Amino acid sequence: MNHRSPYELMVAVILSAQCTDERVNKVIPGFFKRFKTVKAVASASLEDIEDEIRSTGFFRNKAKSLKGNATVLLAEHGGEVPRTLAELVKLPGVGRKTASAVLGAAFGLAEGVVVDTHVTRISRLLHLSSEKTPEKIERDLIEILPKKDWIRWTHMIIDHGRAVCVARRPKCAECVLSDLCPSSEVK
DNA sequence: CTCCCGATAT
DNA sequence: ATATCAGGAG
Repeated sequence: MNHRSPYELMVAVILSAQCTDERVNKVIPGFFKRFKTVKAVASASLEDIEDEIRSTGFFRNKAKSLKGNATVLLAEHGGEVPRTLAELVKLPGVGRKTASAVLGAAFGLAEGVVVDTHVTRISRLLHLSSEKTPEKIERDLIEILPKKDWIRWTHMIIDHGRAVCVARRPKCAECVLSDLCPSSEVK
């Protein structure tokens, strides 16, 4: 997920909910061409924001989130993206997963492990966790992984989940982890 | 727990 | 037709 600033990254991650980041990357350039600043997003109409992000799905919710997010950013953070999980989670449209992702990708900080759909699926396939909820899986991963590897590990697993260990039809024959994966279809 | 929701692979 | 995609809010 390419980004020129922490704010652009946060917008991209908010838009990426239940949507491929490939599609988000198609929407981001138009969005920031139309809305050049945080203030521009805060003062834009919901309809104008919706027009730019429609193809990412959940566009009404996301438009409200982005407008509210920009408004709070201006009112309480001087228009800058905050650098703690607690502050990020208070922003509209930002939950724990998005907050943790922004913290890691934008600032190189890790207060937790990002557990998204890919991390959930692959952690279970590798038997790193048998839990189902993101919160419980995160607890298991925090026990297993050295903190210094949290950000890099998550990036690698998510890339792996996008390209190789995909949900619909995992490409076990191409997987570098097939030897140590209990769920591998290849011996 | 349900709702939000378009695009794509199977 | 159905499953899935860097989830969050009510």
